[in-house]
Amino acid sequence: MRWSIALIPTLKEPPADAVAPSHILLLRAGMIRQLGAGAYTYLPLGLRVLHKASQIVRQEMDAAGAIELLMPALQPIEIWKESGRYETYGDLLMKLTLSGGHQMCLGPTHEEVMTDLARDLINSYKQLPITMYQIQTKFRDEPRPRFGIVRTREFVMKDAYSFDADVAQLGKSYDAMYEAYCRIYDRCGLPYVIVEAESGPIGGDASHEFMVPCSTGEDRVIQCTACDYAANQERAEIGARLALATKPDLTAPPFQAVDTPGKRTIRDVCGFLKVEESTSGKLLVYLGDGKPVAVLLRGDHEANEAKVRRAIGVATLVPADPETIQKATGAPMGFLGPVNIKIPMVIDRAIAALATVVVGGNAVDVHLKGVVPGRDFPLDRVFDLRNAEAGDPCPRCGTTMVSRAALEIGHVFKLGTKYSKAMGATYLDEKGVEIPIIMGCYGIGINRIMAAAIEAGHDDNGIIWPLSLAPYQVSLIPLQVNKAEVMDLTRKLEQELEAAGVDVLTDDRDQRPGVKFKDVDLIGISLRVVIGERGLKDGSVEIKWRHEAAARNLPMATATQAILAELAEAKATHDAYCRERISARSGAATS
RNA sequence: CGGGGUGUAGCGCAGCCUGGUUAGCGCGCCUGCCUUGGGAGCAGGAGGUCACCAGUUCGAAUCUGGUCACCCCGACCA
Repeated sequence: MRWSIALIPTLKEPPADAVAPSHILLLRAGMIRQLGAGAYTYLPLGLRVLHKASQIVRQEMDAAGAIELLMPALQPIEIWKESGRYETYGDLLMKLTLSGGHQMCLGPTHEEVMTDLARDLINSYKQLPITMYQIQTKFRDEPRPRFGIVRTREFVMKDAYSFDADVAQLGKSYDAMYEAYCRIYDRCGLPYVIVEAESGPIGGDASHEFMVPCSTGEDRVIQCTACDYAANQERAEIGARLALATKPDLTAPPFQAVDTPGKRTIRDVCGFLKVEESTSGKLLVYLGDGKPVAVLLRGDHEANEAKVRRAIGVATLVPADPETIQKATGAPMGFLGPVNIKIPMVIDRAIAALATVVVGGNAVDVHLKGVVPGRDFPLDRVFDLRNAEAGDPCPRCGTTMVSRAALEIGHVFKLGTKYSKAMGATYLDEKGVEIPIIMGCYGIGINRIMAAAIEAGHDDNGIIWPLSLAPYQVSLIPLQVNKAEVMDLTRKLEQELEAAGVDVLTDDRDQRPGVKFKDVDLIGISLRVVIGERGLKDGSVEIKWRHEAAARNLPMATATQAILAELAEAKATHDAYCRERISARSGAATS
């Protein structure tokens, strides 16, 4: 491709609206243009990256035995009512009414369509297992699109669905996808972390997320600094602290009630009483399956509702309304405490470990000082109930964990029979018994691969694409476009490299060298080849990798071969890296 | 949905408070000269319903009211 006929509208100045590095650089590099909130045009250069990512995903899906199909984005609303997600998916679903009043929606994901297809086409255990996938545009009515192409209302997703006869078969399908995902992200050169995620009905190891740590990430990953434990904050467990006081100090003076007029928040109370928030307690009231239940946490901690739900064994958990709280505890929000509480209470380990705490007095404008856990209220139901934070101990090895912002680029999930049961997708086993098919679903945000690659790979001058994703692998920069010798050599290199299957971008614009260098750095082409009069005098051209600082000279006579050798070596090095990762994984169990 | 901010040329901004020539500046774009290894210089030029609607006024980019859009923080995110 020649720059002069390409459409690459680079910008010198960063657009004011952009905040995230990937957003700024994609705009500046002329790869995307915004149409509206969460809706972007992919300009030719950006589209090439998207295609390269798609192609890697497609190859690895195929290699893992998944088969590609294409489902409609336009879906009848009825199947969403059938699965029950018309209600639960809520406003995120983009609904539209066609002429004649027919209700449809634009698919945010395709479990319903897939299950509908499966109940039609799969009847026998002999057809299982099978995994199908598509690469397609999804639509979600995001309340707040953000960070350029990171969170949009319209995005390209690879979604795969596995169908299995039993849980063991599902495990194999799941592992195959998990491994394929690792290969995909390895090939894309992304520094990803695999974390345990909230897994819903199947529980256990039923869900993993693939995350790329970066400042604009919308999720938080909790990671052990010693072992390989990693989980998203929703899911992360907290190891027990060693040698913490386990017996209450019965000799401590009795607690005393203090007036705390109008002090409702932890910050207000602690500031008023001049105590640390980490020695205070807060009592939250939830409705677990409709019944009030109290949750006691340290004042500076956050409740993890999934952990609470598991601890008390309920299916639904919602914060109680003020009237319910008043009725259940006798006090309004802001003055609740564990002493003489009348409703069932679960207690987080961190507060159970304190010697004394400040808590609400279950009466208006009253708090209690010097309350001793285990003496003044029972410690019979102590669990891990809070969100993990940086500094907490690892649940596996006890080492301190760190917390990092990360961008989710993929998710694998064991669905079980949620959709097959709701929609009647069953098969007949060997004995002729009708059994719901067991499903799994597996998503990859293609646009996010692109965003994550930039978040993880850029410098002051612009994007640094991994070779596998770069819109062009090689740029040819003739410095004197009016000089025949320069252009003759450029054309020769261009022709020979393209004939060898290399993606080449030739900057044939009559621009000053500085402009060309800045532009080609900005758009992040991996290998730069400069053809200039200066070099031609001693028979050489210059090459420079985008990610390296130094340039090197090559003899012009054998330049094509040398450039191909450079590319081949880079590819071989990366392939070796991918193979190493594969063999490292083959030892470790995945799920 | 709550809070905050911004809408003036393709991009970045000034002007608005205190209404009054033809709405400016930098980058980019066009023409010419000159220059040519890290976003050169000079000269000339094109490009604007000042987001939209309504109002106040002799007169509105500027004041008032409304609407819309976009960005940020939060809530939300199978």
